[in-house]
This record gives sequence, C-alpha cells and structure tokens, in this order.
Amino acid sequence: MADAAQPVRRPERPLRRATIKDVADAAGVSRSTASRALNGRGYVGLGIRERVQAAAETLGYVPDDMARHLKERVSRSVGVLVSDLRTPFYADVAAGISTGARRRGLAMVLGDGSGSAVDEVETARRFVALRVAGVILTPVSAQVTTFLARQRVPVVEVDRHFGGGSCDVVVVAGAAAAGEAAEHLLGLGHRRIALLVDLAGWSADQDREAGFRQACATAGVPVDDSLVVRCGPGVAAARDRALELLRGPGAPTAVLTTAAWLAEGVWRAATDLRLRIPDELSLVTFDDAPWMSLVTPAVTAVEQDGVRLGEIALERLLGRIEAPAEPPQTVALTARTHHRGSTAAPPGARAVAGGRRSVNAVSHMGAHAGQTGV
Amino acid sequence: MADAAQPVRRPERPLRRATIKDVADAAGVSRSTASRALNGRGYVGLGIRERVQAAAETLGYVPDDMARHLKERVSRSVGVLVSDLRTPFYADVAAGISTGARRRGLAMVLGDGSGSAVDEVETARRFVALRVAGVILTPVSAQVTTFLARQRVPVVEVDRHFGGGSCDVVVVAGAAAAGEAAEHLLGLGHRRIALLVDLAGWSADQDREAGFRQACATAGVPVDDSLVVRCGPGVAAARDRALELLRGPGAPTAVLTTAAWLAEGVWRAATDLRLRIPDELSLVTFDDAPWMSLVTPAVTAVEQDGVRLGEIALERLLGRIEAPAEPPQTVALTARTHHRGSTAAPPGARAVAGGRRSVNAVSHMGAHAGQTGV
DNA sequence: CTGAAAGCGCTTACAG
DNA sequence: CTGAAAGCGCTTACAG
Repeated sequence: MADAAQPVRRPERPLRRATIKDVADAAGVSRSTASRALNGRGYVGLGIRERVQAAAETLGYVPDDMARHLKERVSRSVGVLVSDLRTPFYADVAAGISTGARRRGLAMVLGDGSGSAVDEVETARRFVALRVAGVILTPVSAQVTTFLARQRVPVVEVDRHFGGGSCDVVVVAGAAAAGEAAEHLLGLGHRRIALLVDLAGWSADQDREAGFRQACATAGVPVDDSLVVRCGPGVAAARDRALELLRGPGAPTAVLTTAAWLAEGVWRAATDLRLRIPDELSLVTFDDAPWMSLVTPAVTAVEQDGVRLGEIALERLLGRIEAPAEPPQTVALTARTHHRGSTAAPPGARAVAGGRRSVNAVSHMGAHAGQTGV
Repeated sequence: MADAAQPVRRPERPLRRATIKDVADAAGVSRSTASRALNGRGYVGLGIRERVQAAAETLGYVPDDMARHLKERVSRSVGVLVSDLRTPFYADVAAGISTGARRRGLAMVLGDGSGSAVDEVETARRFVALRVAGVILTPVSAQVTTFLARQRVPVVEVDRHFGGGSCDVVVVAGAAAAGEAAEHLLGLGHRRIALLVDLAGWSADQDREAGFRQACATAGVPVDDSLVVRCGPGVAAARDRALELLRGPGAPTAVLTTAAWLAEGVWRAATDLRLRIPDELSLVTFDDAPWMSLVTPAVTAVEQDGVRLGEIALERLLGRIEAPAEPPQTVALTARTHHRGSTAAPPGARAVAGGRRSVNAVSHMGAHAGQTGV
C-alpha cells in the first residue's frame, strides 16, 4: 500500500526521448500548436512560440526526421557511394560533397564499394530504404545506376560514367589534359611514350587514352600499342608492370600515367632500376598527390580537384532534384597541370633526333610544340 | 462518357514508390501477411511467401526504413563525425567503419567537421534527428560528446578523447610509441631532439609529449622546452615553424613529429635549407603516409592504422549498444614503427659525444639504448 | 494461418 | 489563433 501511494519517480533524464507531445504538454498547448511554433509555419499566438521553444530546449527535444519525412514525403539526406575511401581522390570527392551538404543542412549517407557490382547495388538499396533525395556515385558498373533509375532516384555519376548519357555526369576533361601532356612530351622530343592506365577500363581512362592517341596522331607519331599498358589493381601490380616495361628492349623514354598509384608504381620501378628521372625517363601523371611535390625531382602532374568535383556533383544533384525532367547534363572540369621537374628531353636526344630536331629547337618550342608538327 | 469508360492507364513505372500495400494487393493478401512473408517473422501459408516475394520483386519494392524504424524503434544506421576527410588518417578511420558497417547491414551517416565546435554539435544534432544507433567521432571539443550523452546516444571517441572517461575511447598507444622513438634517437646519440606537435593540443599529442618527456627523463637528458613546438594548422605553418627552428642557433639534431603534415613541413624546411637527412638532421614521425616511403631517404614513421582504428571503434560502439550500462572502456592499439633511412647519429657525434659516448658504442646499443642510462 | 486495428512521431488541412 | 483528426508506411499483438 505504501508503495502504491508513492509517486512514481520520474527519472531526471527519461530513457525515452522527448517527443513533440512532451514538448506540447510542457508548454501547455496541443501538438499541432507545438509543431507550428517550432517550425515557424502557420499562425501561433503571441508568446506561445517562446514558451514552446523553451520547453523544447529544456527537454532537449530533437524532432524525429524519420517521422517528419514519413509525413512530409521529403528527404533531407543524400547517398554517396565511392569506390574506396582510402584513395585520396575519392576521399576528396566525399569531402567536397560533405561540405556542400553540411551547408545545406543535408545529411550524407556514405558507402564505399567493395569493388563488386553486387555489393554496390546492395548499398544502393540501403540508400533507397533510407529514402535519400538522390545519389552521387563513382560507378563500377552500369547496374547501380540502372537500379537507382528504376527506383526513380536522381543519380549523378562522378569521375566516370556508365549510364550512357542517361544520367548527369561530372568528370574531369581528361582527353584534353592527356593530349596536352602528350604534346608536352612530344615537344621535348620523346617518340616512345608509354601510357599506363587502370586495368579496370573506366571511361575516364578511355577518354585519356583517346586524348593521348589523338595528340600523337596530330604530331604524326605512331603509337606503339605495346607501350599502352593496362595494369592494376594496386601499387605492387603497377610496379611490376612498370619494371617489365622499363627493363625491356623497346623501353619508353617517357611515361604518362592516369592515376597516382600508377605513377607510384613507375616511380618505385625507376628507383629499383636506378633509372634517373628526368634524365633517363620522363614522367607525367594524372592525379596530383602530396608525395609528388616532395620527391626529387618533383613529378609533373595533372591535378584532378576531387573536392571541387564533389561540390559540383552535389550542385548538379540538387539541380536534378529540382528539375527531374530536364535532359541529362555532362559537366567537364578543366584540369590544371602542375609542371615540375620530372620531364626532360629523352636521353641521347641530340643523336637520336637526327634530321628531325635539335635539342635546342625542342626546348624553345615549349609545352605545345607537338602541335606545330601538324 | 467515352472518356469515363476508358480504363485508367496505369503508368508502367508509377511515380509513387511501391508500398507494402501495393505488394499486398498484387499478391492478393493483406498488408499484415505481406509484411510477415517479407521479413520472415510469424506464420505464413504455404506458397504465400513466394507469391508475395515475387510481387515485391516485380514492383521493385524496397521497404521504407523510416517507417519501419518509426514502428520498431530501432535504428540501422550509425553516425560518424571526423575532423577532415581530406586527411588520409581520418579517411582511413571512416573507411574502416564503413567496411564494418556494410558487413553488418548498417548505413553510415558521415559528417566532416568544419573544425568549429558549434558546427560539430549541429552535425551531431542531425545524427540525433536521424535517430542513429550511435556515433563515432574524432572530437574537437567536449561539447559534442556531452550533447550526445544527454541525448542518450552511445558515443565512441577515436584517436583522442575529451569525455574524461565518460565514454568509450579507441586510440593508438601514443605514449609508448613516442617513448620508443625518443629512445631510438637518444640511442643514436642525439641530445637536442625537437618535438613538433599540433597546436590544437589533442589528448593524443599530450600523450605523445608525455611519452617523449618520460623517455628523455629516463635517459637523463633534460628537455629544452624551446624545442617543444606547437604548430599548425597546415603544412605551410609547419614549414615556417620548422624553418625558424632549424635555422636558429640552438637548432636540434633530430625532430620527432606527431602527424604526417608536420613531418611534411619539416621535410620541406629541410629541403629549403639544404639540410641533408639523415646526416645533418634525423627525422621520425607519427602517422605513416605514402610519401614517406617514396622520398630519399625514406622516413622512419610510426604507423597509425586508421582503418583498424575505425573497425575497432565500430565494434566498441556495437558492444556499447548491447550493454549500455557497462563502465566505459578505453582501447589502446599498439603502434607499429617502420624503421627507414631518416635517422642517424648526430653530425659531429664523435667530437660532441666527448666523454659520454663514442659513436660506435651508441650504434651498438640499438634502439633501446636510452634505457640503459637509468 | 490470416487480416483488422492500433500505433510509432510528426505535420497539415480543416473546423471551430 | 488553436486543437482534433487524419494519415505518411510499416509491424505486431490479437481476435478470428
């Protein structure tokens, strides 16, 4: 009996999280009024707003987005799916999206791929279950984009594309940058230039290869297909392939790589072979990484601004959400090249150049010399 | 009239996403039965399950997690808040959490701090609004943890701690590693060893400083406080401070840094000053980065396995969610040091060592020589 | 074994 | 200006 008479002790911090009903009760109003007072829509009596806000504050009330979303049918989150967060480029993309999302009060749900297409779709399914407003991804196959399209979820593909023009795409203008890199090397007098691309065969690498070949064709220099090598994944694999390449009889005098890890493989291989850069081997790469400006000589690199790519992708996604019916857009960012010390005329250029060109002539022609050969 | 007689054309892909009611209707059962058939709980008639699943498949049905969560009162997502995704260490932590989360079917909601405590709390509030099951963070202040604790959200602090033992913590055993690094340098004969730490003053850096001082004390070598320098944020700031330090009259013969970007600053400063490493300056750092094994000489570094840290943090969080009342735990990972070429005896060691020690004696004593001085 | 009903937390017409 | 009611999509006792 005594027990029954005791008032139930309300724990100071209830295990149950405060709901709008708690806030309404504390403020002495209805749930409707509390809701209106809190989110500022609709009329609310003088002084009521303050009272409700104070109650919310006291109770540490944080509205449940799930419930709100359920009612309002809108989402305040975006899904992001990148290949591998441990790769700085992808981390930068995620960082760019994150910054924009924070500014707009959006939550970012992030998944990183295991590389498998099936896992990607599984992650995308979680995004759909979470009812994200849209998805930004660096696709490893067409499957995710197709799945998401079927679910009517707006999609933006970053860095490479699989959708075949069926969704928005944000990339780096790789063909142009690869062309300029090739022209630079051709201008220095290189005739045997190797191109190392990711075995995965992303569209980004296809673009760059096309730009490379175009520049060579324009300069009238035939491309030796044995010098276009696909390798990966991972630095170790790249190093092995580079070792084969550089040690062979028809070794190139210059290498262009399409990713930082490919350049790292070449760098390590060159170190292994005691090949001096740039005297014996010139190196240019896509994807500027911190180490490239720390080593000696520093490596000439095409910067791909992942952060900017992410920011733009988010803008595109938001634009798409606003206007779902508009035709898909492809945004191509111009890449910036950091010219550093890893390129020079090929060894024995004076002799090899023969009737074509003297070393001095070459050096006067500058980065775009290759084009004068048209 | 004719119009009214026309059957309404159902769009092939309705704009409205399929709900469980659509699935139930298509399968000719009630919503309750459809729900049971789909999630495997409760009885369901023979053949019914298959029929419902087929209907779900056809309609591309993906259950709404928000609604499910609202009803079940459970969350299938975790919040992660790191300082800056562009810093490889934090990206690694996020990657480790992501991998574990994917395996467990959890979504990861990721925010990266703007560095400001206020923004951090704002992001944490979004996590609470999303009703995440728990939060893992690299805190910049005690505020977030306090806020989250008040909201009864389980928290794990990674890399550093502010909670004062009020929440779970997963860190690298920094004091021990710093002590070993100091012993290594002392063993080589260095007496003027600088310590560069992050100006931010994280607990991680405090630990390392303590380990460093302890090792020096044990070896009977007084620490010159002007050699303990706090700098940041950013490589440029670190480089400037390193320049001052290395150019001064009482310049150190060795430097220990607590982060990759600090080491980068020192490396650049040394390059600026044409200081030869390791002959004129020894360098040891925390936070192994790719460039450290690419430069010449390669840099001796204490590896902090961010990925592993993330994996363990997630495990701890899940453990905490299971057992909310258990006392908080601190997990300290032993750090692994990669000994490379950036350390050597100090310049003029033979002369300077004087009555104390000969260079040869030192080199025979190995990495732990410092301790023999006790 | 199945389905009608209740309810998770919220917001929004709508009636007063 | 306010509050009762409906309803977002889902699941789970519970009655049949």
